[in-house]
Amino acid sequence: MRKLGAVTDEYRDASGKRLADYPRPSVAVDAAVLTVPAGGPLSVVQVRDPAEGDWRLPGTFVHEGERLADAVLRGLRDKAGVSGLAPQQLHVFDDPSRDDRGWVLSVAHLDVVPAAALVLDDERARLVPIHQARAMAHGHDEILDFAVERLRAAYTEAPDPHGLLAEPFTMSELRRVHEAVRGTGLLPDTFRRAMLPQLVATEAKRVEGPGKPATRFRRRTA
Amino acid sequence: MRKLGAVTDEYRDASGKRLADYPRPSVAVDAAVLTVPAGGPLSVVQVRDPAEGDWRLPGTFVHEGERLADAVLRGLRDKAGVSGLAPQQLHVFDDPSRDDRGWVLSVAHLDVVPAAALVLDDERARLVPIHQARAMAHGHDEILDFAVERLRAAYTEAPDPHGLLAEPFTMSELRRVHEAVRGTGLLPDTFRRAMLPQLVATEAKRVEGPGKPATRFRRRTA
DNA sequence: TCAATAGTGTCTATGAGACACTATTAA
DNA sequence: TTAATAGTGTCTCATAGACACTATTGA
Repeated sequence: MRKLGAVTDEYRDASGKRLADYPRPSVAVDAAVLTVPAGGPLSVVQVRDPAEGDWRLPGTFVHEGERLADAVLRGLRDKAGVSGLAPQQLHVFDDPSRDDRGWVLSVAHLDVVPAAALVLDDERARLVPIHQARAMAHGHDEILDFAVERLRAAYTEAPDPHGLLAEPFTMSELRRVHEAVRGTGLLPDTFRRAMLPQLVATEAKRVEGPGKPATRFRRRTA
Repeated sequence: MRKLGAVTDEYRDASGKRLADYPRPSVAVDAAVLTVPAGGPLSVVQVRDPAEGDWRLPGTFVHEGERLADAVLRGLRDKAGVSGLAPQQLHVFDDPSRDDRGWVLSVAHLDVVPAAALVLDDERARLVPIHQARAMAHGHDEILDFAVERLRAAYTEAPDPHGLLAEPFTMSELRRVHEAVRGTGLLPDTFRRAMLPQLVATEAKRVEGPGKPATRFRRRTA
């Protein structure tokens, strides 16, 4: 049984060269880990670069035979103390002069993590609102732009598709998360009507301070 | 001046290893080149694999310091005699056991080429309707699915965003291209009303056989 | 009672879909 | 005139947006 991910010696191409004879790029993964803290704005995880001292997105080089998503999760764990969830690919940045360490392809990822599940190592990592996370090195601003755009697209149709909120939740809680992701306000009645068909009401009500008790909902699993 | 794309010897990471000391994957690019022949269905370029003899999507390995899109264009030229245009990235396929030649990342691309500009080497390449291009090896069916989905999304809003049709064109010609991309029919009046604001009429009319002369349009450059 | 939050009724403007109609040409 | 294609008028239905209203609680 061949070791997965190993480069075999048997294969030769039309010109008789082995796969291993060709130059190969280093492949990095960089991740924008996004979350919405309770009542807060859309925020991203940054790590401090040990050499430069500035803040940027966490990333790492892919190990032999490793899946890209696994490399992302390993990088988050090692560099930020964060347990990531389900990284999704955004784009490959392939400018040969992008990284002054050499020929590096960087595969940008988005990972969305509920604030409740987001524990990070304060020594090396921090959580900042996306608007305060600009001017990062290595084109990381662009990765963040990709990630925010992708996330906003996902949150225009479905109720909390990435599970930022623990179920069951009230309509107001849901709306506030969507407002944080979008960065703008939403009309309560229009939002409610758009989301209701995709939710199921539970028996539980939230009773907290004054005001009519709010129905708690779960996402409809269709 | 450092050679672009070269791996420098100076950089060392936290454990003192050089970038070049880490194992690196081979990186391939595979492309779904889509077009709509005059009056025909949405079609894709396939090449015959020299070793296996079966038909698949054209692809190649990335050369040192080369942009991914340039690698795609080179691969199309060398393997199919096709002059590609503007490859756009779709997805990175990273299953370590995906390619039995070793550890290979494959970056899937979409390139849309007008049928009029598509010349291919009949010895090695062919153009087939997308529904007859299935059961390809190396997961190329999945790449084709990604490409078709991306193309269809682009053609739901804008008139011929990839320029499959030479300007100026009549509304019927435009609609037939959109129908070919979508794979289903479109109501002429609804389609016309959706596209008109994004087009500018020219003075030229098409007079060809019976029927009212058709206005020729150009895409509005806004 | 009041303040606060949840939830509904309903009007309006917009636009997709559908169908019937008019317009202009070649043969 | 007829066949063929281009293009328009207009009705209907669904829906987003907006605003006002009712509902249910704690203090």
